Amino acid sequence: MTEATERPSRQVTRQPSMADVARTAGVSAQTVSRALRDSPNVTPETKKRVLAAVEQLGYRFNNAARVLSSGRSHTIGLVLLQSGGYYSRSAVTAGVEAAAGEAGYAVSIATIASLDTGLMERSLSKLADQGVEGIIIAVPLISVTRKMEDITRDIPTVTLDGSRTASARALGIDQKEAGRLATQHLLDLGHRQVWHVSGPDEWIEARRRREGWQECLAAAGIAAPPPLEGDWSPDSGYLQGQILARIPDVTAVFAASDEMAFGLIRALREHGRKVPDDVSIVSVDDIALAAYCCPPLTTVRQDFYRSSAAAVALLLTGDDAGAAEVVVPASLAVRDSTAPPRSH
Amino acid sequence: MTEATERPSRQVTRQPSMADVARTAGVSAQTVSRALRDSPNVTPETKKRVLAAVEQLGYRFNNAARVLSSGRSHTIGLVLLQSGGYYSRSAVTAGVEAAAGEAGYAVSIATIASLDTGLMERSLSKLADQGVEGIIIAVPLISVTRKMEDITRDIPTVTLDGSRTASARALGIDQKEAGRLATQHLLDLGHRQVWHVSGPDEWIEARRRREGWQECLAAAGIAAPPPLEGDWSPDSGYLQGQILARIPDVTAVFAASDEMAFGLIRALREHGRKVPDDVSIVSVDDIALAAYCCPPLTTVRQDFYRSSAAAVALLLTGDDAGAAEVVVPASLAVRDSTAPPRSH
DNA sequence: GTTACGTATGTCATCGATAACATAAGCTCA
DNA sequence: TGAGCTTATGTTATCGATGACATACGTAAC
Repeated sequence: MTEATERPSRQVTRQPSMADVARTAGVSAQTVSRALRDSPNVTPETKKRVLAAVEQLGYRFNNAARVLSSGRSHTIGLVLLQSGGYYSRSAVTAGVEAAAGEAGYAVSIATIASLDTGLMERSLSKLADQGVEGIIIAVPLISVTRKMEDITRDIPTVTLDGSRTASARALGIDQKEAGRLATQHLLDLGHRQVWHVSGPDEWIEARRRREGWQECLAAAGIAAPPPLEGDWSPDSGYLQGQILARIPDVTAVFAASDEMAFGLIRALREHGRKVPDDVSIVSVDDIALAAYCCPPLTTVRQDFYRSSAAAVALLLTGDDAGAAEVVVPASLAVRDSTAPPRSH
Repeated sequence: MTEATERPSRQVTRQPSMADVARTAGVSAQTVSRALRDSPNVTPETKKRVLAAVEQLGYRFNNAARVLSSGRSHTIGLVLLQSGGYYSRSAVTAGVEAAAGEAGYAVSIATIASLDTGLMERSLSKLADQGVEGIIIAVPLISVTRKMEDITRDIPTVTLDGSRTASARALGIDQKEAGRLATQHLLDLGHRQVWHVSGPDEWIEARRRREGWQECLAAAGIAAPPPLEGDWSPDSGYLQGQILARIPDVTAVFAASDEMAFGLIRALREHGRKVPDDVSIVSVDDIALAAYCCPPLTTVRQDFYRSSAAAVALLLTGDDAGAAEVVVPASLAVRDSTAPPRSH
């Protein structure tokens, strides 16, 4: 009968609060607070009593109250695009969450359905309303509005492979290098021309990879053919492949994603063009299935997990206040979808 | 010079609060609160003044304060497993987030690195500490601890294709039916025996699919061969394929995931067994690349997005208090990896 | 013409933890 | 031994929005 029975009719059994713990442990609420946050000036004895009381009452601290009084939410926001490579989205989410969790931060996600500035504004508002202490924008590209800048003015922001606002720092995998690596590999094999199936033009990754391809060709004194545009999906790769298959002197293609390469290869084969005998293919991503394509794909590997973790670090440490542009390198995995051109 | 200059040295420029808005609009804070929440009893005129003041000051409401005073966080938690099919994880995240957003809820995610009850307890604690109003557990299977039940006692929980605690409701795609569909398709083609490469035994999806396979064979009066166990990855499919390829009378295999089917097919081909001429393959998932496998995969389609959205609905409406087990059906997509057995 | 009620708005206490300040005890050293 | 410091703990005000209750005004009804 340690319970006070003088409460007439509290309809809902309230969660125990710090005051309840304090009463049970016979100390003040402040001492409980200190004990639970490992403040230096608490007797081990007192701390033990507090912890026992916590255990006994099943106390959980109230996050809202903590946030309100301390002004810190210990939460960061993550903005993602719903469409487009689910592989990278998944890896980014995992990477951000792991790195944030490591640092004691929770992650609140906001997915936007399409590359629309209005949606983006609303997502940022939502996150800002939640009191996030930082935002990671993993959205490929979007024109930045004044309203967006208003919202993110007071909140540190890091952009992961996308556009950047005045206040945001950017970080990403070196996509131009990825395009260069892929193209150079094909040139090194002896190909005289490299075609390109790109991602959607509004994706900055797509643009950068295209630039890398163009620059690499230019450096070799080759005039780049017009790029064909896909939407990252295998279906779009198949579509563009049906065009490329009809152009006789195509011997090498750089596809901007593994998935498009899968479609591309099928289209080529259906038109009697063998990979890599007749046409060599290099793509980007190195998804798990890349090694199980027919033939296994030569592809540029991207470490999304690592770059996302780096984004969190950049956001939280915030050392590099000067709008730094950090870059994570990409590397080439050579398999069987590339070969020297047939001698003619 | 509308700014009051009488503040001597406020080091940090504080975010405007409701009181500030009230002062600017010439009303009370409570009226501001009502105006912003579309309470019925506010004059359009007053509301306009309030909104103007909000705009002018760039006011954003403080979520922590709102949560603290109203006791509602409007946030739900999502627990995911970091390893295993990134496709489903991505689809689940998107589905949950979309459905939750629709209902005005934010989503806080917690990823656990492995199927470990300790990690699970910590994740649930983290979410509970954040004050989530509901939790969706999208983790395949884990033995439920007393501590976990303690944590989730006061929080509604829905399990998505995983284990369930006493208090949790479960919902998922009908995995047993998926296994049955796949197996029956092979039997219908005339195969006399169907082998199975399953997912990891600790995944409930894997178990259910295996059960569907077993029951279907049993119904046809066939003794099921021992199942081979993979880990969902194409690599593991390749490994098990090397075993199956050495067994001469294997003519039909049910693989528990598309990715494993990719590996399996490669292994079979490397041993001179053609798909579907010598061996038919059916798998589960219908990922975007399934149609671009060589040959295109016959597979059981799963709508993760839909089932996750349903989970949110179940969690939020909470109609079905009686520990319901809701099930979303699966369907078969027939392509070219299956054929009648070679007549001998 | 007073009673009764509905509508618009204001006042005050409250949610739970914490920062800032206050106090009490114990210890050191001149 | 008492000034001065350190350490452990208590007290009080505060964060910002909201629920409950209070008030003021208008209008309809008897």
